[in-house]
Amino acid sequence: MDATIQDVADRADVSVATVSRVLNGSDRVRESTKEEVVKAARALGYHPNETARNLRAQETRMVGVLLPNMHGEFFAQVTRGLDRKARASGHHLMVSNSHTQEDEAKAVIQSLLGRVDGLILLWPRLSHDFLDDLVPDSLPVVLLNTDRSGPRFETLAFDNHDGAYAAVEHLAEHGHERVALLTGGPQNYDARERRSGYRAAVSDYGLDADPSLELEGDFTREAGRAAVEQVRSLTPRPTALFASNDSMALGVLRGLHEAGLEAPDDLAVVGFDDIPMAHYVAPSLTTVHAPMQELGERAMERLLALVQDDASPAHQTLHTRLVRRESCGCSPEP
Amino acid sequence: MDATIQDVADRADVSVATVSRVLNGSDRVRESTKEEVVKAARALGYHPNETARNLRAQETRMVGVLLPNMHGEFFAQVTRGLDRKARASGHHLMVSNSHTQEDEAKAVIQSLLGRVDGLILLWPRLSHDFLDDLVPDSLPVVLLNTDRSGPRFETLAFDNHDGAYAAVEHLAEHGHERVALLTGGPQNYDARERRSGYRAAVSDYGLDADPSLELEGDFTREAGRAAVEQVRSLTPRPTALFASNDSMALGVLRGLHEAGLEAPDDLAVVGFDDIPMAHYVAPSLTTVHAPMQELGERAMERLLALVQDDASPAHQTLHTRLVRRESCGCSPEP
DNA sequence: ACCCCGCATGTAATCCTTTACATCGCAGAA
DNA sequence: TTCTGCGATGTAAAGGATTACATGCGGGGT
Repeated sequence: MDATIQDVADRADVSVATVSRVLNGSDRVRESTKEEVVKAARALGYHPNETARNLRAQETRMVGVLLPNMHGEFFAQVTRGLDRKARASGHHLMVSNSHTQEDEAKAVIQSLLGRVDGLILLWPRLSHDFLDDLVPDSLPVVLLNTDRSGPRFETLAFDNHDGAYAAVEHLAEHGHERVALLTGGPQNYDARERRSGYRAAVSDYGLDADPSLELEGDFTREAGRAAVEQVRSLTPRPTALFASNDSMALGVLRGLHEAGLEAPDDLAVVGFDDIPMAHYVAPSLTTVHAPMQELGERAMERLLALVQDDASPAHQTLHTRLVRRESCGCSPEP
Repeated sequence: MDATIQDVADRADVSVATVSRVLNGSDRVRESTKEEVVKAARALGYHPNETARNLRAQETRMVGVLLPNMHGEFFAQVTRGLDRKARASGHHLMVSNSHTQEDEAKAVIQSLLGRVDGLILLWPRLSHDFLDDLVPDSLPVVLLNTDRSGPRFETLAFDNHDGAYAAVEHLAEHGHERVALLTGGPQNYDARERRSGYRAAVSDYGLDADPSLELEGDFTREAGRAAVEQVRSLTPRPTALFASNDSMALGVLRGLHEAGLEAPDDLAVVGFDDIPMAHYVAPSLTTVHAPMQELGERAMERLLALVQDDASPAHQTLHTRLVRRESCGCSPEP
């Protein structure tokens, strides 16, 4: 249906090779021929068939991206970073995000396998073995926010431990002694790291190390909201809470509101991620800033390096920093 | 590098045709041969080269998706809907979202052109002429939230007018007579439609039709926050505000908080979209629910219909409905 | 004993582009 | 005049999979 390079060649009365030359590298081709070809191509509305091109070139200039089901704003930020870098170097993103089950994800990866030049996976409870026999050696992979181990895959993660430490440290400096933790589930890598930061700070600052202060969450707003009830039932009641991500922290703020309470007076709250919304709630959320867009950008940079140069896989950490706003009891930064 | 079908054929001591038959339709092939082939494929870690397959099949099973730069949660919801439907029928999403300029978008579409079976564009200030000479006739296109006109492209939009009307109607029923509007800019399709719904309700309910009540916004949170100042300077001061989207409405709530005011007592607020966050702010946001995920699902359904059957382009509207929460003065629905 | 049919499998064309190599023609040198 | 060299262009081979058509073989019917 669509015009092929042959059609253009016929119309311009030249060979396909000449057309290709004109449209691509423009080797030495006579100026008049060149014009003739361009005119023909335009007249036919010719666009090269990228599939054929890819087949020939043995690369697709496409990158597969797998993100988990949740994380609305987080997801958007990371994708933005990925897209920017990808576009800057003429690559495309094949995104899939609505999977929860491992076998679903497996199917998606399978179907991506012959199509992409590389893979970026954000998948906090990923097991390496799982990937090992799924992905061929020749395909570069960057893993986000997951265990760093194994020399085969590049990894990139936030500095979860230090970020969480700083959050709890800050609450300690506000004078809180009973600081609750709302976790993100035992299987999630980010959640485990953040918990370890929490525990370190609790220990270093001599805070109350009561295990019942560690409440189990799952990174959803609803978990945050529900946690308020649990917090209120603890005795003595904690005066502060560190939520392992902002979604849950926002849920906590909501839960407090429903109970007729308010942060920071009834409960100081600190989150993690610094999603854009953290600015805009009332009270604004003190949180650990995780550079999400940068995560996306760096991931893409590294992947493309692996694809092109065959640089070898490395393991990087992105620094986080505490942003003081209202929910911890500070007056917000300018 | 990777094994090809020929390698598998050699190893299994059969022809490529047989390998292909085994791996796909599994025509009638002798059981023993079948096993032999499967064994060989597994041993070599063979995955068919999708590019070659696509070339042969004359379809890529990929859909291009262009979304604007903004709209964090909105974007995530729509993408989710798209992804679900796409996956269900074995298609993939090529997403691009970080463009603001028209020529940037043009470049992206160009580069998508030979790669995808269809295109979905969410691009509220899109001109049809622009697309007409960019996209070949043979490529199915679905346009989201934009002008419905022209027989060439399918369109799909929310029922903006009625939604906005219902929002203002509801504020009128609360007894408000001076209701401000925070627009989304003059060029944006959604924004214009919502404004027309606002105006219709203002007129039907005999509300104050003062043009200075229409404040210009741009769908960002920051615009919402900034609008609070303007609202306060109006005399007489409006008692309610309809924001053309939730992001701005949340910005307004934040702005009120900073001014030591609160919804709904100082200003009743209603938004549009019902992003997940609308539930979770305090006070929770009364808003017009726009089925974002359904938008994505329907768009993909329609596009695939166009790709496969060549059904002809239609124009659909998705219904919206008002969700009563706290920011308008209601007690929230269960 | 011969033919025909159908099953299992192989051969080769096709999808469209890029590009190494071949060819052609012309100008300048001997 | 004939040869050489080079610039412009053409020819054809990849690239990997699918599939229409061809082939070969064995069994059943007459």
